[in-house]
Amino acid sequence: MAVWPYEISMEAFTESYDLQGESFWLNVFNAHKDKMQIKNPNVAVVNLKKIFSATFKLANTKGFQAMSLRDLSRETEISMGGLYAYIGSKNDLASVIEGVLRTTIDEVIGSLRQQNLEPVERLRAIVYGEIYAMEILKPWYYFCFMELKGLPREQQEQAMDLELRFEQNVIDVVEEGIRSDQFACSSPRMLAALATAQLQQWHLKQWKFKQANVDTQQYARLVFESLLLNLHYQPLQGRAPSMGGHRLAGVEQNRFSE
Amino acid sequence: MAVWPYEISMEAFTESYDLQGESFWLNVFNAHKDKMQIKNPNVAVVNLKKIFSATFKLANTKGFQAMSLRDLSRETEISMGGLYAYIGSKNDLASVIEGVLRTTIDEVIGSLRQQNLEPVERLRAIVYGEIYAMEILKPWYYFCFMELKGLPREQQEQAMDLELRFEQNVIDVVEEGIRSDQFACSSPRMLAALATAQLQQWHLKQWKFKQANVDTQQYARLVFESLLLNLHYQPLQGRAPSMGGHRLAGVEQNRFSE
DNA sequence: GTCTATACAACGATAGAC
DNA sequence: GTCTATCGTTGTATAGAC
Repeated sequence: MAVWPYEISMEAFTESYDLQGESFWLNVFNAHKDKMQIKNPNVAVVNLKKIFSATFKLANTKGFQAMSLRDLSRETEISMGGLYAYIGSKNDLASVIEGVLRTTIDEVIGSLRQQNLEPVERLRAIVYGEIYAMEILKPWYYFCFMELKGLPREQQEQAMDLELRFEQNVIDVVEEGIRSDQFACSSPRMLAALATAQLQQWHLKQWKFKQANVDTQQYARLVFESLLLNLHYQPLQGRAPSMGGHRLAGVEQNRFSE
Repeated sequence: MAVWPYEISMEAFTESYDLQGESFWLNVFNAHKDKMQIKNPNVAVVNLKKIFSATFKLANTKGFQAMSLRDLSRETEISMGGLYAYIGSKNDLASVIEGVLRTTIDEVIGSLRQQNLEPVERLRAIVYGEIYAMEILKPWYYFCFMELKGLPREQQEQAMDLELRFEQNVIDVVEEGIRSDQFACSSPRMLAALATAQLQQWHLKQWKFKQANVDTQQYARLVFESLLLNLHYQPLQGRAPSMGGHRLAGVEQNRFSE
């Protein structure tokens, strides 16, 4: 398996971004401590983890509206009264989840923008980065996708805005590649939308990829190489070619276990 | 605008399949008349239309679980008691919607299988057919996608099964094209999954395509031509080339209004 | 076939003891 | 900081008049 910059491993990504460690949960705590009565971070984080993961378990199988706080109380082993020391209300809980995820993604996306890479490699970083973030925060992504329409209008708009900003990142890279004659594409905007559809599939259709035995990195590569095809990518002369640069090479490298 | 078989219009599709006329609603009536107390089809169909479209309006904005039957009663202008002459229960209503859509899609998919066309044209018929069906039944598709996890496990499995059967159609065409040297693809299965992701986007992200001013046929063409690129499609010698057969031609023909 | 009136279970949320 | 007990509301569903 090739390594960065020709292939990006999940490990390389995990080292760069903390999306699951203690500092991540301290962020969650700080993000909405004004809505909680608990002041001790050490106590709070333990129960926040319980509450969030139980919410994902219940809401992502039966739906957030169908999940009652009594369900949540049972699953977390925290009493009804106890729960209300950590959440302002049931709707608040959903809002907080969306807010935390959006802030987190926003940071990842923003940092990917600043990387000073060739178009092809920046595109790769965007695609792989988004898939790896999705893999780590899968229940968060799925929850926000499915429950977005139950949230306040303002949050719905912010979420759509974030999605468009992600796509703008893709568009910018594509247009840079067009200027340097590596890419050709008549509608970068629609290509970005089509790619987003494929990326989101990673959390939307987990059953399908599990059944097909496709892992995270394989999926990222699939989407990325399909993107290069749509961009009619031709590597510049006089450089080491990237993987997937040649159409036939892309075909050969892309075999799965079926 | 080119016509069949080089391009398929929405009108051509609508003439072949009745997915919205009176006979469609009679099918809906027959499909679950055992759950209704109303025996007169003429009376029933009028109110069924009201109930279903109100359900889509409410459930597709706030969610099915968040929609109360009092909401539904207000929106349809049918009393609570009256509603129960048409539905067995609230959950029943969701189940019926899923069942009707699944049966309908199943018929469309089945009939597309039997068309005796060249691989490229059968692939085109599948892609355009699915998008056009989606356009007509958009609220149904969206409802079923978003509310599936609230339905009985058996229905969830049938829905996943239908999706895999659709993809199998794509896989079969692709493999036929590979045998006749028109296509090249290392994993037809994953390609079909990636294409499905893009197709479903048509009902999942309506706001995005409205914003980008992309219409139904344009979107179908986008997905189709991206598919041909991924298949490294080369038309056989000695025939009239299909649209999208040449890479550069595909690029040129694919401009949008932005 | 459609309505009004009502049953009663379950919900989110809070008060107050510990 | 966590619990139990309970409030008021809203939900689905039905009975019975018309």
